[in-house]
Amino acid sequence: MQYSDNIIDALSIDCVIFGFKDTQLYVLLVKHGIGPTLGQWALPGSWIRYNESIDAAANRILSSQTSVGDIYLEQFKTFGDLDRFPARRVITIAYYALVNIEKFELHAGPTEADVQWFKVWDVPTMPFDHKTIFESCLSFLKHKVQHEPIGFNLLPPKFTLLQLLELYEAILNQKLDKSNFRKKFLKMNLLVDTKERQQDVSHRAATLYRFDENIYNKLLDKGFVFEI
Amino acid sequence: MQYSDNIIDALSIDCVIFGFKDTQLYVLLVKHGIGPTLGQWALPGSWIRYNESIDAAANRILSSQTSVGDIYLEQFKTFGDLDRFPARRVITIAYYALVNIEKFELHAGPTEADVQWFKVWDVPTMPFDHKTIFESCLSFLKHKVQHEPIGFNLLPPKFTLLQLLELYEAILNQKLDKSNFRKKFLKMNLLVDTKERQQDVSHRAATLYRFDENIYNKLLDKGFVFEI
DNA sequence: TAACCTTATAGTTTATTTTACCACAAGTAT
DNA sequence: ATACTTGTGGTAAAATAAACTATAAGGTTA
Repeated sequence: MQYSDNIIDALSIDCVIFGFKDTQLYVLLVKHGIGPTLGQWALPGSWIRYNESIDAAANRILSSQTSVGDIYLEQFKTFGDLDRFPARRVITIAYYALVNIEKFELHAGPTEADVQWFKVWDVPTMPFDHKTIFESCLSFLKHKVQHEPIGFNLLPPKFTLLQLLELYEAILNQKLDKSNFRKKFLKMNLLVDTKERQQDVSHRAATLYRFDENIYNKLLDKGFVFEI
Repeated sequence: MQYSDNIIDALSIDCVIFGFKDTQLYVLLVKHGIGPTLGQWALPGSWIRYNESIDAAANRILSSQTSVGDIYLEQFKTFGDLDRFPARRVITIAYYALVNIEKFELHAGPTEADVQWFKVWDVPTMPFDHKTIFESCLSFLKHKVQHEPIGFNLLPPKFTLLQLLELYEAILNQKLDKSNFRKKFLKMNLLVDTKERQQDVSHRAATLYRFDENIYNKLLDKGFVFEI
């Protein structure tokens, strides 16, 4: 075993970390600083240790790229084709994270040369099956945001309805009607009016809203189903 | 390594195999014939071999319980809590299958004492985290059948609209309006009228329909989205 | 300061879909 | 022949979604 003795050498974790800024959806990639894939951009990943759950392992990887905790992170899919990893048989469990890009301070880990955000429609070639994992994850996200209120994790805690609209447009890759989008969201009673306004904008300031997990859970109990 | 040398000993596969018959949804369980869990009912599972992909491994497990091929099988989720397996650290990849219960000839594998269908609302206690996996899978299926036309895999190739209705009622665990259900499905143009009728029923015979994968794919290309 | 941007926000109107029923058809059983 | 069961087509009302219009609320600029 070439890396460490207390890892499961047939199993790794890879993370697709999404961020959003100015109408653009981004994914975080790391540039490998050692090994045969040196210099290549890839999904952040690592081995799973014997004494940590797979969720814990995914969280550890996320923490190693940033200083912010409490991030939306969920398992996505496991990839286990025979030839996906060249050196030996390795199966990888893919996770995806949704982060507020503003609060996300990047720092490369010890084996990484660089960390950078890439627009999701313009990612570089990646080693192994990372491109497959990423694309599969992006289409998964596209589906997911329409059925569960998770998009907020990509925005600041307080956001405007236009930001939310632009987020959905970025993920779904299509234009949406502003007025109808507002109505649909407000009608759900999922968003809380913070009574605050946008600052420093050169036009009429919009109301800031926030998403409240508790309200969502109460709605769920009443049989509410989130749909966009 | 206690079982074999050419397996990955930290990784297993478990299958949740669903079947449907007479308004009831079933799950297939095996009774362990050896080892510390002897006599207990559990999800069919096995180790992954070094020279097979995880999809191939799942198919192998499925084949070992039956003689029918070409079965709907999909990866569902990976479970990797620290204490999920008592003897040592084992992470399991859960798959789920949808089968036509009529064509499914059961036979217990070499290490199994028995194989049996259980009603999903009445499953026995199971070892490890199999109950968690099963319940998580059932709610996943509930969600999935509403967004993808996969339910047909649980029915015979030719089926009536009432059978389809009852299937959905069983999975969603709720009553549906017969007339509206018919209309919704027929309007999709997803079902092909076989021009055949039910045989040997003591009432007006219903039309038999079949699901055509090719038609579905063509509809998909045109932007069709399956929704129940 | 008034005209003019830009974005926010509140309708309105029309089309479409869903829901809750109803009525009759087509068979079998008595 | 009549009753009973399930199949099948339809309608009317209600709810939703889509397309579009109008006006408000700022800041910017001539």
